[in-house]
Amino acid sequence: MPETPRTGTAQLMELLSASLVAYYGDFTAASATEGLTASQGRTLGVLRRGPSAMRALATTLACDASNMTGIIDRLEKRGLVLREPSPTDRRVKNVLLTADGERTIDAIRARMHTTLAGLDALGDEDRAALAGLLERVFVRPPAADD
Amino acid sequence: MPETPRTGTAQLMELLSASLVAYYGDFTAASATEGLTASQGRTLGVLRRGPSAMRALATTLACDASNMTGIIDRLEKRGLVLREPSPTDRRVKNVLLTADGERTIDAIRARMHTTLAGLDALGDEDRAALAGLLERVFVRPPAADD
DNA sequence: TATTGTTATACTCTATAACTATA
DNA sequence: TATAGTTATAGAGTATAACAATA
Repeated sequence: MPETPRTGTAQLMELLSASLVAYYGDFTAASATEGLTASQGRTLGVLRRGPSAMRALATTLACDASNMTGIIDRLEKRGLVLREPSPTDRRVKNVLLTADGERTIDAIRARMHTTLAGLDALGDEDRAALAGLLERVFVRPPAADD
Repeated sequence: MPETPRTGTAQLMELLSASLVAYYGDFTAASATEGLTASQGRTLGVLRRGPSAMRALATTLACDASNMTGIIDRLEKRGLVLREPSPTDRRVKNVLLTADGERTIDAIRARMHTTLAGLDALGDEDRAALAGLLERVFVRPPAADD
């Protein structure tokens, strides 16, 4: 066994895969009860943290910018989001949640019964540990230069 | 503040949402390098754990059974999966990964650089802790009766 | 009767390429 | 010249409804 064997990475990736499938399925079903697709629900989830330009939204969701036009069109038609021109760059449009959009994404999360039951099984200490680990693995700031 | 305030659930759901977006984006990009869509990649990921009937596959992926026909059709046409008749129930078809399909899903996971870098930042103890927590939250056996 | 897998249909998602307006 | 957002297009994903074969 030379150097660091990196033991457990394959198992961890397998576990993350299973976790994603479980979470994503729960999320998709919860979004459907609000009449939304999973992509529309994910978009609301990103916007829950604050307004975002169309381009930044596409980057965050890892999809092409041209997709966002249609997704935001449908969400806007239902009154869940708004497009506002940027005050500093006339090319840019900022997207933000309406009060109804905020209510909707909160309702979706409240209906994720499988995930909520899983979290329920954790004590306060384990919940804090999970939060810390997720933050370190997935929410790290983007590398300064790469 | 009556009873258990359930403090932190909203924050945990927010963190899980951000983690899903990060993981799913990484997974989608890695699948694309193999010429596969995210849904095709997820299907391979589920089958990595073992063969599955069409119906069970749809249930696991939380999509309608009619979707699986098209997804498996395309994966089969590329030689990544196989359909086999069940020996015990002539209505059922079991889907399994070919050697090429197994190689492909492993290659996709090996190309998830953002996620792998995040896991890399964890020590052995933290990796074990994360694995345990994910298992408790997402991989619990389905409730016996609900 | 109920269940498995499939087909037909309509809508949504998705990437590619080309375009307009602005920087 | 480069970037933000949109449009057009074609292929893939998605749920609904209906169907044949089997249990």
